[in-house]
Amino acid sequence: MAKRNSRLEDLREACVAEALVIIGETGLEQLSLREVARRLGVSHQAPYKHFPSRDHILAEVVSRAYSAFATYLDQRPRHADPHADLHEMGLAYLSYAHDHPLHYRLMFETQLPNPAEHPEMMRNAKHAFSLLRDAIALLPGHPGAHPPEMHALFVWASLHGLAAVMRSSALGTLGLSGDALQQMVPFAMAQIGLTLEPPPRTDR
Amino acid sequence: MAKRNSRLEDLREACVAEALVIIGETGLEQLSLREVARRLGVSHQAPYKHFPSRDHILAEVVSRAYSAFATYLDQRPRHADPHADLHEMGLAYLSYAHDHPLHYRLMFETQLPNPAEHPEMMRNAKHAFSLLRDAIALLPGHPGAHPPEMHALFVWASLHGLAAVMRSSALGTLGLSGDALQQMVPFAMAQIGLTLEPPPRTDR
DNA sequence: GTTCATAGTTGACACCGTCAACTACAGATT
DNA sequence: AATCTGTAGTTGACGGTGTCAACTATGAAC
Repeated sequence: MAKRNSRLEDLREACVAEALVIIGETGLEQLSLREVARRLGVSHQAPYKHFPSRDHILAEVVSRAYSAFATYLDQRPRHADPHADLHEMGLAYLSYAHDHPLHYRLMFETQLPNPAEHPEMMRNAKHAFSLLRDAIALLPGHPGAHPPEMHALFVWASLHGLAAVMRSSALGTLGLSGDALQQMVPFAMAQIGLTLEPPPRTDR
Repeated sequence: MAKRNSRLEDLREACVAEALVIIGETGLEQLSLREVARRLGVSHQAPYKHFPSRDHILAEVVSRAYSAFATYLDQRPRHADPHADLHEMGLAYLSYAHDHPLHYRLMFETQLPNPAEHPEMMRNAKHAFSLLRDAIALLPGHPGAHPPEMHALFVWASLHGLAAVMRSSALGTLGLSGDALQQMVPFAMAQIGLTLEPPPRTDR
């Protein structure tokens, strides 16, 4: 196979790594294959020997972002109680979006013309989602009413929407106070929790 | 002022309209000022007499998308009951995202380097959000617990996340059934409704 | 030793956004 | 009326981009 190269251990790996650095430094919009090649001291066509097109290099970066996200979710503190565990996962989701805005943008704000053409990336995205679905599937109560996928999709969508709104300039744009921002995460978690369990005893 | 032009009533308007057409035909990524100019039979620099940069033309398009969205929300069927009214608004939000994916992408998936530099666009975005906030402010019950902005932001985020997830290829990607898709909207509306009211009496 | 696939290079092409200098023309000033 | 002036539009250039095509070097297989 001889994947090894003399100067660069593996140009393919180096390209992916450098692309991530560029995105982190100057933003997703500024990423260009020529800049990647330039930084690696290699000709502007060299990356094309490893990726058929620009989109494929981007898809590789996004794919790894999903993978890292799934790993993060998987390594969160575990709780025996399914509800507490799910709550922990929700917090992990939001804190990841907050602490790794670069990865978050890569996953959810990257416009790829044709995601279906990048199956590896989709596999990783699916895996991240499955962590949430499986956690929800462990919840007791109303088991037959709706499939856990549906609950999971709603929670996913709510978390995603919340993270997106908070990440954007929406808060400033919409004229919300700073207090609202700080209170938003626990508030939203409580609201989402409401939708997962009929409050056990209060009987309302 | 003499804003009138002989051949084109107003090149500025024509540019905005043509930009929207291009985005609709070939996607947001394919929009270029040179293509706009080309289609209008005008030199590639003509648009720059009306917009300082490409971002400003895009911001104008996005601004009008927000405006159209707010108009749509404002013209939805009204209900006397605040809860029913809010439910109607949620449906209007989702149906708009479904029926006008172009506008939706413009509003929530367009990456503008510096939104703060486009105050008119932000005003329109703020107005659209205020419709939701005001509808929520009319809700009876737990008035002092949290400000209506917080409820509104959560609902907004959930709707937005749901629309984004459904709009994307996520459903196919995540291996969800078609049934789940059809049931998702009423299900999500019910879940969101849960967070806004202790279930009233089921009678309605 | 020859063959051959592959990684990398060089060069070109058509796009893009934008800067600068130019032309054409409508109004206002004198 | 003649001149000035500001503005819309044009032309041309520059550096940037993705990508196609043709070339070179190298190392393994026969």
